Amino acid sequence: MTAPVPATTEPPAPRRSRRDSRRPQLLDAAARRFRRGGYSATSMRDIAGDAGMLAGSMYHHFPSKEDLLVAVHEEGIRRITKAVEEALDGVRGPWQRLEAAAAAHLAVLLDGGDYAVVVIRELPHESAALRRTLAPVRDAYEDIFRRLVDDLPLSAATPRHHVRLMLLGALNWSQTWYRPGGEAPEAIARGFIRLLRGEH
Amino acid sequence: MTAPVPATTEPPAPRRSRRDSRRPQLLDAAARRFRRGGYSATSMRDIAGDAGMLAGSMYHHFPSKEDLLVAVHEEGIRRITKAVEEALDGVRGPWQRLEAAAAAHLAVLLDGGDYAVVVIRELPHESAALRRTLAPVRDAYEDIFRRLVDDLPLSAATPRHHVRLMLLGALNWSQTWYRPGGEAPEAIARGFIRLLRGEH
DNA sequence: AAATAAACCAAACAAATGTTTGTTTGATAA
DNA sequence: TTATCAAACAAACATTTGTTTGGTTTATTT
Repeated sequence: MTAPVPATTEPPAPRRSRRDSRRPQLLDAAARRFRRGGYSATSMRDIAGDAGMLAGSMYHHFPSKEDLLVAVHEEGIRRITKAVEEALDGVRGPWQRLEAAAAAHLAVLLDGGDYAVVVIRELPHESAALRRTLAPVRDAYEDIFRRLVDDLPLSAATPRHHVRLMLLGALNWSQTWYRPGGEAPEAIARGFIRLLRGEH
Repeated sequence: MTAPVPATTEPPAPRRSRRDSRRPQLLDAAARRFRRGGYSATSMRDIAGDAGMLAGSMYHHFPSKEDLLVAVHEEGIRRITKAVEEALDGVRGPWQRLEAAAAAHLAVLLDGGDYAVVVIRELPHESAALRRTLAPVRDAYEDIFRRLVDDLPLSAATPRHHVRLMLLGALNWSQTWYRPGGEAPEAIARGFIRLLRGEH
């Protein structure tokens, strides 16, 4: 059980070449199932089957079903954060920046695959431990929008948190009514921002 | 299996006086559990236990778990519809009416018990049959807001569906961040409407 | 008081659940 | 070649799931 005596020369770069090569596949399958059926209604056999293996084999890649959800969450947050930050790059003007962020957020949420949807919809009321793990990551993401709203030229009487909550709520809720082929995410985001700016 | 021969005199008002007296209790328990844990993660034994009976005994009141969810949905829609219609009663002015409806919607959703939350959050992606049953009722409710938005004095260039989707999205999403003791539902609704009106 | 029927219990049912175990496979490294 | 090790299988594990069955209590009606 004790650690082996370290060699004088480095154990030179473990070099486990194709290690865990099917992990992305499993994660994809999990994200798809979690999105379509929800976490509780999805079984390990469902996911394993989609990835072409048996349920037990998954435990070589993930120690539990909860860990799968956590991994999907983290990947989802990673993707949506990256998309928003890239969309903000080089954009100037506070309203333009907010609109760019909103459009990117929507694009990932509506046309960007299953991960982001799971992040948004599957707030884990299941386990308190899970919530403690995931809440900070979500909060960090929402801080991006907090800053963007802070930079808006609003009258001092306008409560900024209303602006943020209203916009993010409208954006996040869109996955319940959006159907592919309808209005494009960018158009929806532009429309929402226009309403917020009071242009009507 | 054939229906009994109808008597010449009415089978005079079945008069089952206190029949199904514990149905409300069961429904309450189900709504609470569905809200807190979600439909799939809630077991029949959970609900039965909360109502002080065994799981099997529930089948004298509801033929299946799905029927329980349907019943909770219907009761939730009934309550929220009633609250909004009562709030609209006597209110004049298109913006005032929209704000009154939004405030009532929020009040039921945030402080009005478990039924409405289940209606809003637990869109049944589980069963297609379930969805067909519940979707029309939800649509009928949203029509109230559709009409209210149609009555607003907006420039012809303003897409009305953006207004409706943005407001309802913001309202419905509020249950994810609202904590009792914070800003009152009426204040939140007023703030959102003010933003929509462009007063800032 | 007798009869009827609703409400409930106690126990079981088959199926599905997340997870564990022991073993086999196939590629890589010594 | 031989040893190693990740990856997967096959099978079982103990629980939990929604639901059914048959009998017993309880309340209402005749």
